[in-house]
Amino acid sequence: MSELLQPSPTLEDVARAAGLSRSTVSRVLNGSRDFDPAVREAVRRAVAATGYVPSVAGRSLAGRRTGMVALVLSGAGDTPVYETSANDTAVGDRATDAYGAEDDGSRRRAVFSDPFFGRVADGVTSFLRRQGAHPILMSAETAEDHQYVLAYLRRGNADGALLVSTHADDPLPALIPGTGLHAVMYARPARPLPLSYVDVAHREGAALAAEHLLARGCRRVATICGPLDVPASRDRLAGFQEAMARRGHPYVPFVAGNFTLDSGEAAARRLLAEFPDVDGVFAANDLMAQGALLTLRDQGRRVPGDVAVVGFDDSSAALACRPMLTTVRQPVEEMAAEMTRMLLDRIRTPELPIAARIFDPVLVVRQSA
Amino acid sequence: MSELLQPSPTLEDVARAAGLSRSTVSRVLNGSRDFDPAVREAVRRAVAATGYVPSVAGRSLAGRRTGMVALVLSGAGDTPVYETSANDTAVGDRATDAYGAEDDGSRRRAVFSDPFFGRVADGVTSFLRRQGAHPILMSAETAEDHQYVLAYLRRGNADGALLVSTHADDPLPALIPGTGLHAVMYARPARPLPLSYVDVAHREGAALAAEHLLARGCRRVATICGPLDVPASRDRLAGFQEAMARRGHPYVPFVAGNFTLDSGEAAARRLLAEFPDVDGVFAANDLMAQGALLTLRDQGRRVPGDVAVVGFDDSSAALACRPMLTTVRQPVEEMAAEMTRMLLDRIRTPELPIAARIFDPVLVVRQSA
DNA sequence: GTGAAAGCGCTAACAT
DNA sequence: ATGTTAGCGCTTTCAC
Repeated sequence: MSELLQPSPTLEDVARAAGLSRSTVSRVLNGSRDFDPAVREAVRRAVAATGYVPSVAGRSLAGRRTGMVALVLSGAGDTPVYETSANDTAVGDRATDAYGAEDDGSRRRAVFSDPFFGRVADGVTSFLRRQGAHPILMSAETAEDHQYVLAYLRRGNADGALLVSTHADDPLPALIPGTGLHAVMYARPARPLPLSYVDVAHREGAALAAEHLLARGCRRVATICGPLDVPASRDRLAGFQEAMARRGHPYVPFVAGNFTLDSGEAAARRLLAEFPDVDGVFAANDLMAQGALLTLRDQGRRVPGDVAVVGFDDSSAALACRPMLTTVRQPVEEMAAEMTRMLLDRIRTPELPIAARIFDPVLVVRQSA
Repeated sequence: MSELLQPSPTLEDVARAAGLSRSTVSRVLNGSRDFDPAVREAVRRAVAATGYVPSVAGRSLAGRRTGMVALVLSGAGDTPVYETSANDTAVGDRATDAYGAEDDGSRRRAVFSDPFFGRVADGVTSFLRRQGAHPILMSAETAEDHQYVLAYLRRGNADGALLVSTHADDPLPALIPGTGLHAVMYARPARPLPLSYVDVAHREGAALAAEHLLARGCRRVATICGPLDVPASRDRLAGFQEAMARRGHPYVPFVAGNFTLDSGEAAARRLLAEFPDVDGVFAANDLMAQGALLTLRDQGRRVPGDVAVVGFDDSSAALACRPMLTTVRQPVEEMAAEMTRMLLDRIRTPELPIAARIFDPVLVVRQSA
């Protein structure tokens, strides 16, 4: 029934086919520039003829590169490390059993479900594949998970990590500096850290929203901001307030949500109760803007006629809104690709300095403002 | 500046610390049951003391297991294979350059962004990690990509593949049987194939929707179905029609969308134009249901008062609807976990037969029906 | 510029 | 039941 897979060709096979030695082929393949064009061509042919694909294992073991990058979704780490029982030896056992283990494994997640994560994965994957590299998906919720990720990297099972924190108080980033491990973060870490990252210019994005609202004639503008312990939230709020102040609106009412649709709805309700005459709202993300839209409709306000609404992110939610959401676009895929490039650069050239790449947001005008 | 990472301990180190041989430690770690408890304990200690983490590379090279599973998002494969130019030697080069390559890389993406994919990734990742295994993210859009994935697996860079097709005419699944490669699909393949898969009972799910609509008093019911070349769409339509027929409604108007919000809006418009008196709509997924809700609101129909609406999937869109969507829940995370389990089982025991696991959907009653 | 040879860390025969 | 040994496929000195 189950056919045996014929062993796939090795470097040795390619070498034989090309009439060269293993090492020569290896060198050519690894991009050592200066080589007899004839040799290069011979190798190229032999590779094509044999259908050679390098063994990640062999390569990892010999060189010190795996061509693998950990794509880590990292949480708060406040879940208690769970009990060590007779047949569960914590890191040791888990690290150890590829496939053998049984484990209660009753931990929770749902992290990847955020459509935002999908966009990051897109950007990362498509960039990596062009480099012949691949992302390993990992989620790190508990403190134990964080240690595991660290050990995994230290062991050289991946060349570096792309970190996406889901909480402001994620402790994982802080564990990286000093280890010699390579990592790049998506978004500036909550506390300053010697780590490279990519981010979007939140303040500028918020300013874009402010100017658009003002330009379309809004005069009583408020904002629904995100949780204030998240740098991005603070920056968007500050950027919005500053831009408004610059235009002669020193006081901007704000109420905080937590980036969910529900919280946006609730925030909008509070806003309308306190400031019934608002005519413009900037929400710190699309989901909250969508929530605000729902509240506005419930209360019989027309959008954008009575109240104009601007969101942030340009996520899929923006298109699911009616009216469709005018929003500040964060170029997630590009940012993810750049983050990946930065990581690979550092892997190739470890002496490269820590860096931050900040992307310009753009205003996407649709119907809501 | 950049600290050197101290080499992480190897099996040898653990063996020394435990006063045992490498192989004994290896065996204990790999779960060979019968062992002197004292030995087991010694190993446990030594692992903990040294902070040992196995090398994926070493293990892969020696055994024939990598502990890696490819999570493949596979598309239509109809994108033309792109040109081979001087510095781009197709599979050969790409397969070859871990990090060296330059590539125009103007290929397509957006596949991971579907929130549905995130749920799959969640289920897969959380199951795998309990087995000490990890998913490698891959997307395969072009025919070249499909070949690459195949070669990658054949090379043993991963132990098997979890296939998620994004198109009905995805040719990748058909390339697996006969290769001896291990793979499990999410959703039944469009054409019958000797491949294991998980799926949800579409007909039963649709029947749930039909019965709910009928039970709440709807008498002029219609459905917005998905593209008819997709098995899931056909099954949902058939299941809905059958259930309605069983209840004395042999004729059920239907109009097809393509699973997008826009298509749902448009479909609902056509439906209302042709059958102005509908009082119940079943949409084959939540996004189309959301679209239908928008159209209904535009046309001044109250939901669920004038028209009741039921969706399918219980995706995040269901909660973003107002009224919130009554829908048929597909247990995606569970299905993904089970798919993973099936794959690991086959990897461990290749003589296991092809199998299909069909999950029961459940009706989630919210406000729209 | 190219080949020969020595491992990288691990598992699986093969001893014992 | 446990130790010894031979590679797995590759990169990288080291010779030439």
